[in-house]
Amino acid sequence: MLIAIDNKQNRRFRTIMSKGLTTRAEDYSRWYTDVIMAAQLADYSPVKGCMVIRPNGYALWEKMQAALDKMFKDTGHVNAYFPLFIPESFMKKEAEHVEGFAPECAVVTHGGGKKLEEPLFIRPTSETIIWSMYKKWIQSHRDLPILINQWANVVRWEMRTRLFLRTTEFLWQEGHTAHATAEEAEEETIKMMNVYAKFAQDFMAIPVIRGIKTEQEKFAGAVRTYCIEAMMQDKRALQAGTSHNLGQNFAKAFDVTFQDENGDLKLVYATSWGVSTRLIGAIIMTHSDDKGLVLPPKLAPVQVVIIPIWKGDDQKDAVLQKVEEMTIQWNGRFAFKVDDREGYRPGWKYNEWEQRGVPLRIEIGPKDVENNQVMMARRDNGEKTAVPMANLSMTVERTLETIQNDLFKKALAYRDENLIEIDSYDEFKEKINDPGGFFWAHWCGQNACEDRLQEETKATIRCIPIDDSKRVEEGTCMLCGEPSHERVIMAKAY
RNA sequence: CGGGGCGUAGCGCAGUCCGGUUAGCGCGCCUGCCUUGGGAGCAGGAGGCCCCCAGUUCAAAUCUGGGCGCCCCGACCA
Repeated sequence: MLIAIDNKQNRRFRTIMSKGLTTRAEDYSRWYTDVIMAAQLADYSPVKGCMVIRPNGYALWEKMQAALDKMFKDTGHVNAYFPLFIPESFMKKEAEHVEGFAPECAVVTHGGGKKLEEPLFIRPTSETIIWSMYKKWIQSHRDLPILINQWANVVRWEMRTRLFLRTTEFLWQEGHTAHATAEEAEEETIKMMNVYAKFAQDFMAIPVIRGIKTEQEKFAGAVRTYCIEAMMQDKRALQAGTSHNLGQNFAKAFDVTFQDENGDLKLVYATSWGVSTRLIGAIIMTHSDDKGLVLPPKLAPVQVVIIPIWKGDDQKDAVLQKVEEMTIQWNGRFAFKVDDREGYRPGWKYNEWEQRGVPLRIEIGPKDVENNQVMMARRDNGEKTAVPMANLSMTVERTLETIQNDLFKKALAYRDENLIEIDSYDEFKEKINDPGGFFWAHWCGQNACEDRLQEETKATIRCIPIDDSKRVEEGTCMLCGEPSHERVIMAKAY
């Protein structure tokens, strides 16, 4: 007992308060929280299950938003904003949707000191209110397609929450589109899944598997749900984005029809798609290490931090002068910060910026000024090299690109190492816990086997892959032995 | 909702079993000096409804009863 307490005490003592964080090996989930706290990305709020996104975290989100928003605009979408409150009756119009969301909704019953005639749901997602409006806006095929996105907060009353990964309130974007044909809606659904995959790989440097959700895992109210799945460092899966083909379900529920070229009245086809601040959790768990956060350069709010080093005022002036000259052409090229705070020693600053995930650090002291060079340290692999002052901007730019690419390669290699084919259920039951990972396995397509899988192993079918991870081949269901025509991805998920 | 852990300074904790000085320790914070190439040092200082309520007692952080909250692990979920 005493020993246990001592250990705990020592560990905490040794961690945030003094030097390093809890390591991944020690306690992965505590490490995750420590990284967030040390990088000051977020903090717990007074309200259970909610979090405050601090400036460092919000700056990251803004970078993500900017990149995604551009991708949405480039694919023809426009932004709009729909209200937070949804009439209860709306929520109840689509049967599966109600069933899926009712248990996790927050409901406002009072306003202005009086009981409301009709309770207002706080949106867990906006399909219903949006389709109530689309009904007003759509009459003719000429009104289609509608390609609207909104950046918003939503509330889902989760039983168990974790910073960024699952909080009661979270920020996201939700695209809601309306189309004349099923083909067009399907095309849109896949297109947006691909946008997400591209964003994940090119910006977040996270490799993802694109796939289709099983009937049980799909969105409540969708005909078909596409997703991107990423592997975290603990080898668990994280659903990083979803894109739903809603078919005519919401058009039916809200009676949204249009007249086609022939004057026939037809139901509209719908899609919806979203990614959330959960992606910040994905970035943390994919790239960060025991020293703290590691950010991909393309999304890092501060890409380069410059640490001037000096002894005495003369040196200080000379070094800062050099820094000034050096960075004068950097404005608008990359995001940098000069940390010339007094009273903190260089080593202290190195650690602080490492915890915050800044991709590149440049140290410049009297010796460097003399030699017309700087020291450059990469956050991702710790490499520290002397770099000539000449063409420094170019070197920095290239190094940032290299880091971005290396992060992706490293994550991809890790993912692939831990993505294995498996045929024996007994073997699976062992390996899902140790070493863990993503497993390609045959599945017959029946709910019963899927349920059994989850009950017995806590793993779920993450998706039926449709990209390079697709494995079409004849086989037998790992669980029941019935015929299967392709493999699915099974893993434990967040 | 079940299981576990915990509420004492900004953070991490000791003290609680066995009631009794002015409630401590580390880190952080403030002031000054000195320093600055991987989390320096010295000196001084500020900071506490000991989660809340009730009870027992001459006396409660400590005992009793009740409540609240948080974290972790499970069942549900992006």
